[in-house]
Amino acid sequence: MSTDYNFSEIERKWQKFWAENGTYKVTEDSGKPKFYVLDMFPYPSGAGLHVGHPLGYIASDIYSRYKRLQGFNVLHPMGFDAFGLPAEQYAVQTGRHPALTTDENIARYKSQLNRIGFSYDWTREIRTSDPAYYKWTQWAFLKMFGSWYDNTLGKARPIEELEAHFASEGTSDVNAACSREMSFSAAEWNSMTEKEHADVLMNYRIAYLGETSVNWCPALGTVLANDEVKEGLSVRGGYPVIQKKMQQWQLRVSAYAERLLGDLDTLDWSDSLKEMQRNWIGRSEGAEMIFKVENGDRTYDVTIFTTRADTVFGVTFMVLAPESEWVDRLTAPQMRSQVDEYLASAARKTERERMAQTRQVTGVFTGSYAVNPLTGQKIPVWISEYVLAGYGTGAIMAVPAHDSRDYAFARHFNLPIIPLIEGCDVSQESFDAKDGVMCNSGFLNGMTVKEAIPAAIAKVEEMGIGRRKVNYRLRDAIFSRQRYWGEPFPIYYKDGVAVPMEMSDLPLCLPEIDKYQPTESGEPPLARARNWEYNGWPIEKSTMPGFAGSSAYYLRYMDPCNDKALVDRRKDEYWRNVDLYVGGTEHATGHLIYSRFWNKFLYDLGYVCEPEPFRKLVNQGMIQGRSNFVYRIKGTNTFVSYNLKDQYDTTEIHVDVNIVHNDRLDLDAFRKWLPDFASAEFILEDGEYICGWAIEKMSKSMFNVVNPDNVCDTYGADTLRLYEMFLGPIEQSKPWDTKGIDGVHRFLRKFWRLFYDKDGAVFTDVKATSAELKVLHNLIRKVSSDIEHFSMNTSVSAFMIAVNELSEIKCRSREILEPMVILLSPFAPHICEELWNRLGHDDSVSNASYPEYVESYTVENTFEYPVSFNGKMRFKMELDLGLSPKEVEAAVLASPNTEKYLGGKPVRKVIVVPSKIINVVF
RNA sequence: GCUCGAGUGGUGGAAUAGGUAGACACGCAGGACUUAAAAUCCUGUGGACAGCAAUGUCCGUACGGGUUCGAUUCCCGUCUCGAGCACCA
Repeated sequence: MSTDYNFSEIERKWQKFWAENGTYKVTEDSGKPKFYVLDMFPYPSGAGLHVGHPLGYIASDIYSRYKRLQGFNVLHPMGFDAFGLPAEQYAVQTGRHPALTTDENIARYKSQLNRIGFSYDWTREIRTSDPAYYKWTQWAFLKMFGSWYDNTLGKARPIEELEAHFASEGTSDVNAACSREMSFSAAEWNSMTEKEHADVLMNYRIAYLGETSVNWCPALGTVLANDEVKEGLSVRGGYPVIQKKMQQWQLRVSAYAERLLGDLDTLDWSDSLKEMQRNWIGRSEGAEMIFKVENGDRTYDVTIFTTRADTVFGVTFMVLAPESEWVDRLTAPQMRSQVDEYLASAARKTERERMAQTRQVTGVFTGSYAVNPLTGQKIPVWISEYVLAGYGTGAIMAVPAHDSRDYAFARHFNLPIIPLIEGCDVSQESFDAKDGVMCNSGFLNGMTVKEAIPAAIAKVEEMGIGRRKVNYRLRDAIFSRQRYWGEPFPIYYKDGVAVPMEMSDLPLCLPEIDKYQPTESGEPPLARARNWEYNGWPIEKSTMPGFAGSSAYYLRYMDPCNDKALVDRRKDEYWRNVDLYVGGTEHATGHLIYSRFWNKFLYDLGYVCEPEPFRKLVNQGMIQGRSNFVYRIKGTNTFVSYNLKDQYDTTEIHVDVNIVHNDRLDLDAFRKWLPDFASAEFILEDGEYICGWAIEKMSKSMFNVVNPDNVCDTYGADTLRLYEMFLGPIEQSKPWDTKGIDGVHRFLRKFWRLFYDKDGAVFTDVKATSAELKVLHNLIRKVSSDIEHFSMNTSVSAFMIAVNELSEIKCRSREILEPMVILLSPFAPHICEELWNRLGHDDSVSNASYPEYVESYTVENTFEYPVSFNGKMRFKMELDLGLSPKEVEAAVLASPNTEKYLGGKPVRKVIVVPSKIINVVF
C-alpha cells in the first residue's frame, strides 16, 4: 500500500466505490430527522461546467455531509433543467434534435460533477424534458386552469365551485382575482351559451388565456425578446418590429402578491434578496377614484389610481396610457386622426426604446374633458406613454405641482400647475415629498400631508366615488412561447374554445417535427407536427417557458418515480420543504417568485403541506474569469514579458489561462497552443515570461475558462473543493485565481503526513495528550459553528491551523486522528475515505458520527473571563478556573489590563456574576 | 433617479456581543537539508521613527465629524465601487 498521498488513484477508487455501493442513496426514514439540501439545478449547456459552477454545489455538499454525520437523514439530489433555448437554436441551425444534444450535454455534466465527489443520490435524478417529469408540469397547469382565486378566503379553489356560485347567485358576494370586474345575476349566467360561460370563466382562471402586448416581427413571423430588437428593427434581418396585442397563456401570479410579500418574513433569506422580491412585488397603498369624463354628449366613469389622494385639488389634467381601453371611447371626433397617429408611433416603439427615452415628453390631447370630483373644475384628458397600461387602471389624475413626471408634462404642454403645500416653490421643479401643510385644498387646508391622505380617501368614499386600494407592481406571468423545445400545453380548441385534456391522457408528449423554425405562415414550430390534434380538435401550438419545469422540481425529488402523483402525500409530509437552498441571485425575481407562487397554489389545493418551498436560502457569488495576456511586439512574432512591455510597441493578446501558472507562461505549451505561435520568440525577465492579467467574465473568447477537470487532474478533487471554499465568502463574487491553490494542496499533503511518513503508517493507539485534545476540540467547535454560518473559508483556515499545530506537537494518536478524518470528510471526502479505510474501518466515513465537542478539553485549567466595567466596559483576561469571587476580584484589580483600560481611574468594586461576566464599578 | 450592499497590507481575505486590527493563505526575502533540483522545514514580512540589540514610540481598517475609557464594528455627512429596480402615479 502506497504511503504517498496519491490523489488521483484515491479519488478514482472511492468514486467507483460510492457509485457501486449506493453510499449516498437515501430513503424516507421516520426514525431520523430529515434535512433537505438543494442546489439550483443547472441548464446543461454545450460548453460544459467551468470552475464557477461548482462553487455553490461544493458548499451545499459540505453542508449535506456535515448534517449526515450529525445524524440527519439528508436528501441531496441533483437534476437538469433540460428545456431551453440554446439547444433549440442549435437544432434550428443543424437540424439535430434538441433531445440528442441535451442528452450529450447532461452526460458530460454528470461526469464532471462526479469527478468532484458530490454526495448526490443519483437514483433521484430528474430532467425537466423527460415526459415522465413534464407530465406533472402539465398536470399542475391543468390544475391552475381548473382553479380560481378567492380573495376572501385568500386561497385558490376549484373553478366548479365558482360555477356553482354563479348559477345560484351570479356575481354577488364573489371576491375573486380576475382580469376585469364582472357583474351578472344568476339568471343571466344561466341563460348564457356554453361559449359565453367559457369566456366568463377564463376571466377568473389562475391559468388563463388573455391578451397581452408583445414584440411582434411580422416578417419573421415570431415574437421577439426585447434584446432581439434594436431601434424598432429585428437584430437578425433588420425587419420592423411592432408592439402587438396577442392572445397568450398567463398565470395569475398577481393574485398571490399579498401572500408572496407577507410570507417573506417567515423565510431565512438574505435581506437583500427579500428586498429585491419586495421591490418586484411593489406593494403600494392608495385609492381608486372615479372621474366623470364627457366626450360629446356621452359621459363615462373613468377610474384612476393614486397614492396621493390629498392632492386632488391640484389635479389640472388626466392622462391615459396609449394602450388603455378608454382611449377609443374618450377620443373626440376632431382629434381622432392626431390620436391615431400618436398611438401608431407609440406602438412602433419597443419597451426598450421607451426606457431609453425616459425623459422625453410625448403626448396628445383626446379632445374630451373630465370633471374634478372635488372642485367641479373641467380638466383636459390627455394620452401619454409615461402612463403604463399594465399598472393601476392605466389612467391617472395628474398633479403637476407634486409629481415630477406630471410636472414635466405640464411644462411641455403648457398646462396649469397649482401648488398645494404651504411655502413650496414649484417654479423650477415639482415638490414630490410627502411633507408639509396643505393649502389651496378646501377642507384639507391646514392638515399635514399624512393627515390629508386618509381624510381625502374618507371623503371620496363618503361621496361614493372612490375607495382605499392596494396596488401591486407584480404582473401576471406570460406563459406561452412560440418555441419547440418546451412542454406542450395539454389544451385543445373545440370550436375555438380552450378545453383541458383528460388528466389520464397526460403526458402530452412533444411531437417529432422535421424543422425547428416557425412556419412560413408565422405559426409556432408545433404547427409542423402531423396530427397535432385531440379527439379531432387542434391542440395548442405554443409551449411553456423555461420556468414551468423548474417551479416545482424540488417536490419531484421527494418522489421522482411516482406515476400516480406529483409527490406521494406521505413522502411530502416527511421531506416537507427545502431546508437549505443554494443558488445565484439572478433568479431573485424569476424562478424564486414563480416557485413560491406554484408551491402556494399546490398548498391551497392540498397537494403539498408547506406554504413555502425554501426555508433558508444562500446566494453564492459568481466566479469571474481571470484572463492572462501576452504582449507581441508589433510586426514580429516576439513576445515581451509584462514588466518590459513599455519599452516596445506591443499588442495585447489573450492567452489561454490553462498554459499559465501563477502568471508565468509555459513557453513550450504556448508554442504548441496555436500554429501562429510555433516559432514564437520571447524576451524574458529573470528567465521567465510574466503575463498581464485582467478580471473579465469567464468565457471561451477570453481564453479564461478553467475546466474543473483540469484542476482535478493537477491537484485532485479534494484540493479543488477546499480551494473553492478557501477563495472567500460564498456570497461574494470573486475572480478565479489559481494563486494560492498550491497552499491548499500543501495542506492536504500535510494532513496526509499526520498518518504516513515515507516509512509508512505513523498513527498509534497511544493516548491523546491534553494539548492534542485541546487542538481537536477547539477545531470541532470552530468548524461546526463556521459550517452552520456557511463560513466555509474560515473553517478551512481552522483546519490549517489545527494540522500545523498537530504536526508541530507530533500527534500520533488515533484518538485525535480519527475524529480529524471525520471532521474533514465533508470538505475533502476522498482523502478522508481512504484514511478512514486505512485506519481499519469497513464502512464509509459518511456513516460515521460527528465528534462531540467537549468544552473542558479546550479550557484546560484556565478560562477567559470577559470583564465588564460598569456594565459597559469589558475586556478579556485569562484566569485560573476554580477561583472564588474574592480571588477573581483580586486578580482583576491586579491585572495590568485593569490599569491599561481604566487609565488610572480607581476601581471601587468588582462584581462577579454567574454568567462569568465580571462587572467592575469605578 | 430610487433601493440594498461593500470599501482593511503587495494579493485573496480574518476579527461570531464595541475590547491586543491584519488570523489563515498566496507572494516576496533570507536560511536549513541536497552535488543539484523537486519536495519538505524554519525565520521575517502594514507604514514611519529611534536603537548594535532584544525592543520601544507614533501612525494606520475610503474620507470628515460624533457617541464611548475604548470604534474595522454603532450614529451623521461625503466620496468610490458593486448589485437590483427604473416613467409603478
